[in-house]
Amino acid sequence: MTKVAKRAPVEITPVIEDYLKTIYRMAQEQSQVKTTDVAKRMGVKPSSVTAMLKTLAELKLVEYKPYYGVALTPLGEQVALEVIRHHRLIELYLVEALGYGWDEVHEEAEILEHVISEKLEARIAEHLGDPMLDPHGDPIPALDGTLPETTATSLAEAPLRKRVRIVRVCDQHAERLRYVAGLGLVPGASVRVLERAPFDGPVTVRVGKRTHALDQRLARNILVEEG
Amino acid sequence: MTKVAKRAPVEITPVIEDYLKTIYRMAQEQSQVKTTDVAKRMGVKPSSVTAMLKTLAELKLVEYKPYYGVALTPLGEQVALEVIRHHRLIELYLVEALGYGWDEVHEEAEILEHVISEKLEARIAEHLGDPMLDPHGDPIPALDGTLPETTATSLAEAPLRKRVRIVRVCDQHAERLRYVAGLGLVPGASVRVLERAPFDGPVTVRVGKRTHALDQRLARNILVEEG
DNA sequence: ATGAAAGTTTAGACTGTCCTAAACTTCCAT
DNA sequence: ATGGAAGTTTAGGACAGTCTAAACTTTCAT
Repeated sequence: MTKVAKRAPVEITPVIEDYLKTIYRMAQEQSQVKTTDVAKRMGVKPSSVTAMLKTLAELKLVEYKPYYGVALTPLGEQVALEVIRHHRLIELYLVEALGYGWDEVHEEAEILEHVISEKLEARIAEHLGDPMLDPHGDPIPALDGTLPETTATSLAEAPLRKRVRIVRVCDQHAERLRYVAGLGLVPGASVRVLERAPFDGPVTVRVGKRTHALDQRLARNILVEEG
Repeated sequence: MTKVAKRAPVEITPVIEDYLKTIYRMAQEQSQVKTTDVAKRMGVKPSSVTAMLKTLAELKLVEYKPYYGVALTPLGEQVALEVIRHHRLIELYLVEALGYGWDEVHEEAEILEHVISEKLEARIAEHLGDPMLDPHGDPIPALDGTLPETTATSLAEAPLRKRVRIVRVCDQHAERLRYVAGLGLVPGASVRVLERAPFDGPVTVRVGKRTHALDQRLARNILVEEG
Protein backbone atom coordinates (compact mmCIF):
# COMPACT_ATOMS: atom_id res chain seq x y z
CA MET A 1 0.00 0.00 0.00
CA THR A 2 1.55 3.26 -1.11
CA LYS A 3 1.52 6.10 1.28
CA VAL A 4 -0.33 9.04 -0.19
CA ALA A 5 1.30 12.35 0.61
CA LYS A 6 -1.28 14.17 2.67
CA ARG A 7 -1.93 17.42 0.86
CA ALA A 8 -2.12 20.28 3.32
CA PRO A 9 -5.58 21.81 2.87
CA VAL A 10 -4.11 25.27 3.48
CA GLU A 11 -7.02 27.57 3.86
CA ILE A 12 -7.02 31.28 3.27
CA THR A 13 -7.89 32.52 6.71
CA PRO A 14 -9.21 35.95 7.67
CA VAL A 15 -5.77 36.76 9.04
CA ILE A 16 -4.14 35.91 5.73
CA GLU A 17 -6.68 38.06 3.93
CA ASP A 18 -5.81 40.96 6.20
CA TYR A 19 -2.11 40.61 5.47
CA LEU A 20 -2.74 40.51 1.73
CA LYS A 21 -4.98 43.55 1.92
CA THR A 22 -2.40 45.47 3.90
CA ILE A 23 0.42 44.55 1.54
CA TYR A 24 -1.71 45.51 -1.43
CA ARG A 25 -2.49 48.94 -0.05
CA MET A 26 1.06 49.62 0.98
CA ALA A 27 2.43 48.56 -2.40
CA GLN A 28 0.35 51.33 -3.94
CA GLU A 29 1.90 53.94 -1.71
CA GLN A 30 5.52 52.86 -1.67
CA SER A 31 7.86 50.99 -3.94
CA GLN A 32 9.12 48.56 -1.34
CA VAL A 33 7.00 46.90 1.30
CA LYS A 34 9.10 45.99 4.33
CA THR A 35 8.43 43.79 7.30
CA THR A 36 8.28 46.61 9.81
CA ASP A 37 5.83 48.64 7.75
CA VAL A 38 3.45 45.73 7.61
CA ALA A 39 3.91 45.12 11.33
CA LYS A 40 3.01 48.72 12.15
CA ARG A 41 -0.12 48.69 10.03
CA MET A 42 -1.31 45.37 11.31
CA GLY A 43 -0.54 46.10 14.93
CA VAL A 44 1.67 43.05 15.38
CA LYS A 45 5.39 42.52 16.01
CA PRO A 46 7.84 42.31 13.11
CA SER A 47 8.71 38.74 14.00
CA SER A 48 5.10 37.74 13.53
CA VAL A 49 5.14 39.32 10.11
CA THR A 50 8.25 37.43 9.09
CA ALA A 51 6.59 34.17 10.08
CA MET A 52 3.46 35.01 8.15
CA LEU A 53 5.35 36.13 5.06
CA LYS A 54 6.95 32.71 4.92
CA THR A 55 3.54 31.11 5.05
CA LEU A 56 2.21 33.42 2.36
CA ALA A 57 5.21 32.71 0.17
CA GLU A 58 4.58 28.98 0.47
CA LEU A 59 1.02 29.54 -0.59
CA LYS A 60 2.29 31.42 -3.65
CA LEU A 61 0.44 34.51 -2.52
CA VAL A 62 3.55 36.67 -2.22
CA GLU A 63 7.11 36.92 -3.43
CA TYR A 64 9.25 37.27 -0.34
CA LYS A 65 12.95 38.10 -0.20
CA PRO A 66 14.32 38.12 3.34
CA TYR A 67 15.66 41.51 4.40
CA TYR A 68 14.44 43.08 1.15
CA GLY A 69 10.70 43.11 1.12
CA VAL A 70 7.55 41.48 -0.08
CA ALA A 71 5.28 41.81 -3.10
CA LEU A 72 2.01 40.18 -4.02
CA THR A 73 1.88 37.57 -6.75
CA PRO A 74 -0.98 37.86 -9.24
CA LEU A 75 -2.80 35.28 -7.14
CA GLY A 76 -2.21 37.27 -3.98
CA GLU A 77 -3.41 40.43 -5.64
CA GLN A 78 -6.55 38.69 -6.80
CA VAL A 79 -7.35 37.57 -3.27
CA ALA A 80 -6.64 41.06 -1.94
CA LEU A 81 -8.96 42.63 -4.48
CA GLU A 82 -11.73 40.19 -3.65
CA VAL A 83 -11.50 41.16 -0.01
CA ILE A 84 -11.44 44.84 -0.86
CA ARG A 85 -14.48 44.32 -3.07
CA HIS A 86 -16.28 42.73 -0.15
CA HIS A 87 -15.26 45.52 2.16
CA ARG A 88 -16.45 48.33 -0.06
CA LEU A 89 -19.66 46.64 -1.09
CA ILE A 90 -20.49 46.08 2.56
CA GLU A 91 -19.69 49.68 3.45
CA LEU A 92 -21.98 50.96 0.75
CA TYR A 93 -24.70 48.49 1.64
CA LEU A 94 -24.67 49.50 5.28
CA VAL A 95 -25.09 53.13 4.28
CA GLU A 96 -27.70 52.59 1.59
CA ALA A 97 -29.79 49.85 3.11
CA LEU A 98 -29.37 50.19 6.85
CA GLY A 99 -28.88 53.89 7.47
CA TYR A 100 -25.29 53.80 8.66
CA GLY A 101 -23.21 56.96 8.54
CA TRP A 102 -20.03 56.89 6.47
CA ASP A 103 -17.98 57.12 9.62
CA GLU A 104 -19.58 54.00 11.12
CA VAL A 105 -19.10 51.45 8.40
CA HIS A 106 -15.42 50.66 8.46
CA GLU A 107 -15.23 48.52 11.58
CA GLU A 108 -18.25 46.46 10.63
CA ALA A 109 -16.97 45.91 7.09
CA GLU A 110 -13.55 44.98 8.41
CA ILE A 111 -15.04 41.87 9.97
CA LEU A 112 -17.81 41.01 7.54
CA GLU A 113 -15.50 41.18 4.51
CA HIS A 114 -13.96 37.87 5.55
CA VAL A 115 -17.11 35.88 6.11
CA ILE A 116 -19.76 36.72 3.54
CA SER A 117 -20.43 34.03 0.96
CA GLU A 118 -20.13 34.53 -2.78
CA LYS A 119 -23.88 34.39 -2.85
CA LEU A 120 -24.34 37.17 -0.32
CA GLU A 121 -21.73 39.27 -2.11
CA ALA A 122 -23.71 38.82 -5.33
CA ARG A 123 -27.03 39.72 -3.72
CA ILE A 124 -25.59 42.82 -2.14
CA ALA A 125 -23.99 43.94 -5.39
CA GLU A 126 -27.23 43.32 -7.22
CA HIS A 127 -29.26 45.20 -4.63
CA LEU A 128 -26.93 48.16 -5.05
CA GLY A 129 -26.98 47.96 -8.85
CA ASP A 130 -23.35 46.90 -9.24
CA PRO A 131 -21.88 50.12 -7.90
CA MET A 132 -18.44 51.47 -8.79
CA LEU A 133 -17.78 53.50 -5.65
CA ASP A 134 -18.20 53.04 -1.94
CA PRO A 135 -19.43 55.82 0.41
CA HIS A 136 -15.95 57.35 0.62
CA GLY A 137 -15.57 57.40 -3.14
CA ASP A 138 -13.19 54.45 -3.11
CA PRO A 139 -13.53 52.36 -6.26
CA ILE A 140 -15.02 48.91 -5.85
CA PRO A 141 -13.06 46.21 -7.67
CA ALA A 142 -15.16 44.35 -10.22
CA LEU A 143 -15.71 40.62 -10.03
CA ASP A 144 -12.88 40.05 -12.50
CA GLY A 145 -10.50 42.04 -10.32
CA THR A 146 -10.37 45.18 -12.42
CA LEU A 147 -10.49 48.54 -10.73
CA PRO A 148 -12.24 51.56 -12.23
CA GLU A 149 -9.71 54.11 -13.49
CA THR A 150 -9.19 57.15 -11.33
CA THR A 151 -7.54 60.29 -12.62
CA ALA A 152 -7.92 62.27 -9.47
CA THR A 153 -5.40 64.55 -7.79
CA SER A 154 -5.46 65.49 -4.14
CA LEU A 155 -6.24 68.79 -2.50
CA ALA A 156 -2.53 68.95 -1.78
CA GLU A 157 -1.82 69.27 -5.52
CA ALA A 158 -4.94 70.67 -7.11
CA PRO A 159 -4.54 73.94 -9.01
CA LEU A 160 -5.11 77.05 -6.94
CA ARG A 161 -8.36 79.03 -7.18
CA LYS A 162 -9.86 76.56 -9.60
CA ARG A 163 -13.21 74.97 -8.83
CA VAL A 164 -12.84 71.21 -8.29
CA ARG A 165 -15.11 68.43 -7.15
CA ILE A 166 -14.32 66.02 -4.35
CA VAL A 167 -14.44 62.45 -5.60
CA ARG A 168 -12.88 60.51 -2.78
CA VAL A 169 -11.90 60.73 0.86
CA CYS A 170 -9.26 58.16 1.71
CA ASP A 171 -9.59 57.74 5.42
CA GLN A 172 -10.94 55.09 7.73
CA HIS A 173 -10.80 57.00 10.97
CA ALA A 174 -14.34 57.58 12.20
CA GLU A 175 -13.70 60.83 14.08
CA ARG A 176 -11.68 62.33 11.27
CA LEU A 177 -14.39 61.39 8.81
CA ARG A 178 -16.97 63.13 10.96
CA TYR A 179 -14.69 66.15 11.11
CA VAL A 180 -14.21 66.46 7.36
CA ALA A 181 -17.89 65.79 6.73
CA GLY A 182 -18.61 68.59 9.19
CA LEU A 183 -16.52 70.90 7.01
CA GLY A 184 -18.59 69.88 4.01
CA LEU A 185 -15.78 67.89 2.47
CA VAL A 186 -17.69 64.89 1.19
CA PRO A 187 -17.64 63.21 -2.21
CA GLY A 188 -19.54 65.37 -4.65
CA ALA A 189 -18.82 68.66 -2.89
CA SER A 190 -17.45 71.51 -4.98
CA VAL A 191 -14.43 73.33 -3.53
CA ARG A 192 -11.57 75.69 -4.36
CA VAL A 193 -8.03 75.64 -3.00
CA LEU A 194 -7.23 79.19 -1.97
CA GLU A 195 -3.74 78.83 -0.62
CA ARG A 196 -1.04 76.37 0.24
CA ALA A 197 1.39 77.26 2.97
CA PRO A 198 5.03 76.35 2.26
CA PHE A 199 6.95 73.52 3.91
CA ASP A 200 4.03 71.12 3.68
CA GLY A 201 1.94 73.57 5.64
CA PRO A 202 -1.83 73.73 5.74
CA VAL A 203 -4.03 73.92 2.69
CA THR A 204 -6.75 76.54 2.74
CA VAL A 205 -9.92 75.59 0.95
CA ARG A 206 -13.20 77.29 0.21
CA VAL A 207 -16.32 75.15 0.65
CA GLY A 208 -19.53 76.97 -0.10
CA LYS A 209 -19.34 80.13 1.97
CA ARG A 210 -16.83 78.78 4.45
CA THR A 211 -13.06 78.64 4.44
CA HIS A 212 -11.05 75.98 6.22
CA ALA A 213 -7.38 75.28 6.80
CA LEU A 214 -6.48 71.61 6.40
CA ASP A 215 -3.38 69.84 7.51
CA GLN A 216 -1.34 68.80 4.51
CA ARG A 217 -1.50 65.10 5.40
CA LEU A 218 -5.26 65.31 5.47
CA ALA A 219 -5.40 67.28 2.21
CA ARG A 220 -3.38 64.58 0.51
CA ASN A 221 -6.14 62.08 1.24
CA ILE A 222 -8.93 64.13 -0.24
CA LEU A 223 -9.03 63.51 -3.97
CA VAL A 224 -10.62 65.85 -6.48
CA GLU A 225 -11.33 66.09 -10.17
CA GLU A 226 -12.02 68.99 -12.49
CA GLY A 227 -15.46 70.46 -12.37
CA MET B 1 1.79 51.76 43.04
CA THR B 2 -0.37 48.71 43.58
CA LYS B 3 -0.05 45.88 41.20
CA VAL B 4 -3.34 45.18 39.51
CA ALA B 5 -4.04 41.49 39.08
CA LYS B 6 -4.07 40.93 35.37
CA ARG B 7 -7.60 39.80 34.58
CA ALA B 8 -7.65 37.14 31.92
CA PRO B 9 -9.47 38.76 29.02
CA VAL B 10 -11.25 35.47 28.25
CA GLU B 11 -13.17 36.22 25.17
CA ILE B 12 -16.33 34.51 24.08
CA THR B 13 -15.23 33.09 20.77
CA PRO B 14 -17.44 31.91 17.91
CA VAL B 15 -16.59 28.36 18.90
CA ILE B 16 -17.76 28.95 22.45
CA GLU B 17 -20.97 30.47 21.14
CA ASP B 18 -21.57 27.39 19.04
CA TYR B 19 -21.13 25.10 22.03
CA LEU B 20 -23.53 27.17 24.11
CA LYS B 21 -26.09 27.22 21.33
CA THR B 22 -25.84 23.47 20.91
CA ILE B 23 -26.15 22.80 24.62
CA TYR B 24 -29.11 25.14 24.81
CA ARG B 25 -30.97 23.38 22.03
CA MET B 26 -30.21 19.94 23.36
CA ALA B 27 -31.33 20.85 26.87
CA GLN B 28 -34.75 21.62 25.44
CA GLU B 29 -35.05 18.17 23.91
CA GLN B 30 -33.59 16.01 26.63
CA SER B 31 -33.21 16.16 30.37
CA GLN B 32 -29.51 15.38 30.44
CA VAL B 33 -26.95 16.75 28.03
CA LYS B 34 -24.01 14.38 27.75
CA THR B 35 -20.57 14.80 26.27
CA THR B 36 -21.12 12.41 23.39
CA ASP B 37 -24.39 14.06 22.36
CA VAL B 38 -22.67 17.40 22.10
CA ALA B 39 -19.80 15.83 20.20
CA LYS B 40 -22.15 14.31 17.63
CA ARG B 41 -24.00 17.55 17.04
CA MET B 42 -20.87 19.63 16.79
CA GLY B 43 -19.02 17.16 14.62
CA VAL B 44 -16.03 16.89 16.97
CA LYS B 45 -14.61 14.13 19.13
CA PRO B 46 -15.88 13.59 22.68
CA SER B 47 -12.47 14.41 24.09
CA SER B 48 -12.61 17.82 22.49
CA VAL B 49 -15.96 18.41 24.13
CA THR B 50 -14.63 17.47 27.53
CA ALA B 51 -11.84 19.99 27.13
CA MET B 52 -14.23 22.70 26.06
CA LEU B 53 -16.72 21.97 28.85
CA LYS B 54 -13.96 22.61 31.34
CA THR B 55 -13.23 25.93 29.73
CA LEU B 56 -16.91 26.85 29.70
CA ALA B 57 -17.25 25.88 33.35
CA GLU B 58 -14.33 28.15 34.25
CA LEU B 59 -16.04 30.98 32.44
CA LYS B 60 -19.19 30.30 34.51
CA LEU B 61 -21.11 29.64 31.35
CA VAL B 62 -22.03 26.07 32.26
CA GLU B 63 -22.38 23.76 35.22
CA TYR B 64 -20.31 20.71 34.41
CA LYS B 65 -20.23 17.45 36.35
CA PRO B 66 -17.76 14.95 34.90
CA TYR B 67 -19.42 11.74 33.71
CA TYR B 68 -22.87 13.20 34.41
CA GLY B 69 -23.55 15.99 32.01
CA VAL B 70 -23.62 19.69 31.47
CA ALA B 71 -26.17 22.47 31.87
CA LEU B 72 -26.09 26.16 31.04
CA THR B 73 -25.86 28.71 33.80
CA PRO B 74 -28.14 31.75 33.50
CA LEU B 75 -25.18 33.57 32.00
CA GLY B 76 -24.58 30.81 29.50
CA GLU B 77 -28.23 30.76 28.56
CA GLN B 78 -28.19 34.50 28.02
CA VAL B 79 -25.25 34.21 25.64
CA ALA B 80 -26.93 31.33 23.80
CA LEU B 81 -30.11 33.32 23.37
CA GLU B 82 -28.22 36.31 22.04
CA VAL B 83 -26.62 34.15 19.40
CA ILE B 84 -29.94 32.56 18.51
CA ARG B 85 -31.44 36.03 18.25
CA HIS B 86 -28.69 37.01 15.84
CA HIS B 87 -29.19 33.85 13.84
CA ARG B 88 -32.91 34.23 13.40
CA LEU B 89 -32.81 37.94 12.72
CA ILE B 90 -30.24 37.36 10.03
CA GLU B 91 -32.27 34.55 8.48
CA LEU B 92 -35.31 36.75 8.29
CA TYR B 93 -33.33 39.69 6.98
CA LEU B 94 -31.78 37.66 4.19
CA VAL B 95 -35.23 36.53 3.10
CA GLU B 96 -36.94 39.89 3.44
CA ALA B 97 -34.26 42.25 2.23
CA LEU B 98 -32.08 40.21 -0.09
CA GLY B 99 -34.40 37.72 -1.69
CA TYR B 100 -33.00 34.55 -0.17
CA GLY B 101 -35.14 31.43 -0.07
CA TRP B 102 -35.90 29.92 3.34
CA ASP B 103 -33.72 26.96 2.48
CA GLU B 104 -30.67 29.09 1.76
CA VAL B 105 -30.38 31.17 4.89
CA HIS B 106 -29.13 28.75 7.50
CA GLU B 107 -25.50 28.40 6.44
CA GLU B 108 -25.04 32.13 5.99
CA ALA B 109 -26.64 32.91 9.35
CA GLU B 110 -24.55 30.26 11.03
CA ILE B 111 -21.46 32.31 10.32
CA LEU B 112 -22.79 35.85 10.51
CA GLU B 113 -24.46 35.26 13.89
CA HIS B 114 -21.04 35.37 15.54
CA VAL B 115 -19.71 38.52 14.00
CA ILE B 116 -22.41 41.17 13.68
CA SER B 117 -22.10 44.09 16.06
CA GLU B 118 -24.78 45.15 18.48
CA LYS B 119 -25.35 48.10 16.21
CA LEU B 120 -25.94 45.99 13.14
CA GLU B 121 -28.22 43.70 15.10
CA ALA B 122 -30.25 46.73 16.15
CA ARG B 123 -30.45 48.13 12.62
CA ILE B 124 -31.57 44.82 11.22
CA ALA B 125 -34.21 44.37 13.92
CA GLU B 126 -35.42 47.89 13.32
CA HIS B 127 -35.54 47.41 9.56
CA LEU B 128 -37.66 44.30 10.11
CA GLY B 129 -39.93 46.00 12.64
CA ASP B 130 -38.78 43.98 15.63
CA PRO B 131 -40.11 40.67 14.38
CA MET B 132 -41.13 37.76 16.60
CA LEU B 133 -40.57 34.92 14.13
CA ASP B 134 -37.96 33.93 11.59
CA PRO B 135 -38.78 32.50 8.14
CA HIS B 136 -39.25 29.01 9.58
CA GLY B 137 -41.58 30.26 12.28
CA ASP B 138 -38.94 29.92 14.97
CA PRO B 139 -39.39 32.53 17.68
CA ILE B 140 -36.76 35.27 17.87
CA PRO B 141 -35.53 35.90 21.41
CA ALA B 142 -36.08 39.48 22.52
CA LEU B 143 -33.22 41.73 23.56
CA ASP B 144 -33.89 40.90 27.21
CA GLY B 145 -33.60 37.18 26.48
CA THR B 146 -37.30 36.35 26.67
CA LEU B 147 -38.79 34.02 24.11
CA PRO B 148 -42.32 34.45 22.77
CA GLU B 149 -44.64 31.76 24.14
CA THR B 150 -45.49 28.93 21.82
CA THR B 151 -48.42 26.65 22.46
CA ALA B 152 -48.02 24.64 19.29
CA THR B 153 -48.31 20.89 18.87
CA SER B 154 -46.74 18.96 16.03
CA LEU B 155 -48.35 17.20 13.11
CA ALA B 156 -47.42 14.01 14.91
CA GLU B 157 -49.88 14.87 17.71
CA ALA B 158 -52.46 17.20 16.19
CA PRO B 159 -56.09 16.03 16.37
CA LEU B 160 -57.26 14.01 13.36
CA ARG B 161 -59.44 15.61 10.68
CA LYS B 162 -59.30 18.99 12.33
CA ARG B 163 -58.16 22.00 10.34
CA VAL B 164 -54.90 23.38 11.76
CA ARG B 165 -52.43 26.03 10.70
CA ILE B 166 -48.71 25.46 10.36
CA VAL B 167 -46.80 27.87 12.56
CA ARG B 168 -43.29 26.50 12.48
CA VAL B 169 -41.02 24.14 10.61
CA CYS B 170 -38.10 23.09 12.79
CA ASP B 171 -35.49 22.01 10.30
CA GLN B 172 -32.23 23.41 9.00
CA HIS B 173 -31.63 21.01 6.18
CA ALA B 174 -31.86 22.88 2.89
CA GLU B 175 -33.06 19.98 0.74
CA ARG B 176 -35.63 18.85 3.26
CA LEU B 177 -36.91 22.40 3.53
CA ARG B 178 -37.32 22.58 -0.22
CA TYR B 179 -39.15 19.27 -0.10
CA VAL B 180 -41.65 20.31 2.56
CA ALA B 181 -42.14 23.69 0.91
CA GLY B 182 -42.85 21.80 -2.31
CA LEU B 183 -45.63 19.96 -0.51
CA GLY B 184 -47.09 23.28 0.57
CA LEU B 185 -46.06 22.79 4.18
CA VAL B 186 -44.90 26.30 5.04
CA PRO B 187 -45.76 28.52 8.01
CA GLY B 188 -49.25 29.88 7.50
CA ALA B 189 -50.53 26.95 5.47
CA SER B 190 -53.79 25.33 6.54
CA VAL B 191 -53.76 21.54 6.75
CA ARG B 192 -55.61 18.54 8.14
CA VAL B 193 -54.17 15.32 9.51
CA LEU B 194 -56.09 12.49 7.88
CA GLU B 195 -54.41 9.48 9.36
CA ARG B 196 -51.57 8.31 11.50
CA ALA B 197 -50.14 4.88 10.90
CA PRO B 198 -49.31 2.88 14.03
CA PHE B 199 -45.82 2.15 15.32
CA ASP B 200 -44.58 5.66 14.60
CA GLY B 201 -45.56 5.21 10.98
CA PRO B 202 -46.21 7.94 8.48
CA VAL B 203 -48.64 10.79 9.02
CA THR B 204 -51.04 11.50 6.19
CA VAL B 205 -51.96 15.14 5.75
CA ARG B 206 -54.24 17.05 3.46
CA VAL B 207 -52.85 20.32 2.07
CA GLY B 208 -55.23 22.13 -0.23
CA LYS B 209 -56.29 19.55 -2.75
CA ARG B 210 -53.31 17.30 -2.22
CA THR B 211 -52.60 14.52 0.22
CA HIS B 212 -49.12 13.59 1.41
CA ALA B 213 -47.62 10.92 3.63
CA LEU B 214 -44.95 12.25 5.96
CA ASP B 215 -42.39 10.32 7.91
CA GLN B 216 -43.16 10.58 11.60
CA ARG B 217 -39.80 12.16 12.42
CA LEU B 218 -40.52 14.89 9.91
CA ALA B 219 -44.09 15.35 11.17
CA ARG B 220 -42.78 15.90 14.67
CA ASN B 221 -40.88 18.93 13.46
CA ILE B 222 -43.83 20.64 11.84
CA LEU B 223 -45.69 22.58 14.47
CA VAL B 224 -49.31 23.63 14.17
CA GLU B 225 -51.94 25.58 16.04
CA GLU B 226 -55.71 25.62 15.98
CA GLY B 227 -57.34 27.42 13.11
C1' DA C 1 -22.69 -8.94 41.66
C1' DT C 2 -19.61 -8.96 38.01
C1' DG C 3 -17.47 -8.34 33.76
C1' DA C 4 -17.81 -6.62 29.11
C1' DA C 5 -19.56 -2.75 26.39
C1' DA C 6 -20.39 1.91 26.15
C1' DG C 7 -19.32 6.30 27.50
C1' DT C 8 -15.96 9.69 29.32
C1' DT C 9 -11.75 11.77 30.63
C1' DT C 10 -6.67 12.25 30.54
C1' DA C 11 -2.26 12.58 28.27
C1' DG C 12 0.18 14.12 24.69
C1' DA C 13 0.54 15.99 20.09
C1' DC C 14 -0.49 19.30 16.16
C1' DT C 15 -1.81 23.81 13.75
C1' DG C 16 -2.34 28.72 13.41
C1' DT C 17 -1.19 33.02 15.12
C1' DC C 18 0.84 35.59 18.24
C1' DC C 19 4.70 36.94 21.57
C1' DT C 20 9.75 38.01 23.67
C1' DA C 21 14.58 37.74 23.52
C1' DA C 22 18.58 36.95 21.09
C1' DA C 23 21.12 36.79 16.85
C1' DC C 24 21.87 38.40 12.56
C1' DT C 25 21.98 41.85 8.38
C1' DT C 26 21.83 46.28 6.36
C1' DC C 27 22.70 51.09 6.31
C1' DC C 28 24.89 55.18 7.19
C1' DA C 29 27.86 58.60 9.39
C1' DT C 30 32.15 59.36 10.44
C1' DA D 1 35.97 51.16 5.90
C1' DT D 2 33.93 50.50 10.01
C1' DG D 3 31.11 50.45 14.01
C1' DG D 4 26.77 51.42 15.95
C1' DA D 5 21.72 52.04 15.06
C1' DA D 6 17.95 50.38 12.83
C1' DG D 7 15.73 46.76 10.81
C1' DT D 8 14.95 41.74 10.34
C1' DT D 9 15.01 36.95 11.27
C1' DT D 10 15.49 32.91 14.34
C1' DA D 11 14.55 30.36 18.49
C1' DG D 12 11.54 29.13 21.68
C1' DG D 13 7.17 29.64 24.06
C1' DA D 14 1.90 30.56 24.73
C1' DC D 15 -2.92 29.81 23.78
C1' DA D 16 -7.17 28.07 21.49
C1' DG D 17 -9.12 24.31 19.57
C1' DT D 18 -8.65 20.14 17.59
C1' DC D 19 -7.03 15.11 17.31
C1' DT D 20 -5.61 9.96 18.76
C1' DA D 21 -4.66 6.56 22.08
C1' DA D 22 -4.90 5.03 26.55
C1' DA D 23 -7.04 4.99 31.02
C1' DC D 24 -10.84 5.35 33.64
C1' DT D 25 -16.08 5.17 35.05
C1' DT D 26 -20.74 3.88 34.39
C1' DT D 27 -24.21 0.76 32.89
C1' DC D 28 -26.43 -3.33 32.05
C1' DA D 29 -27.09 -8.19 31.11
C1' DT D 30 -26.44 -12.25 32.86
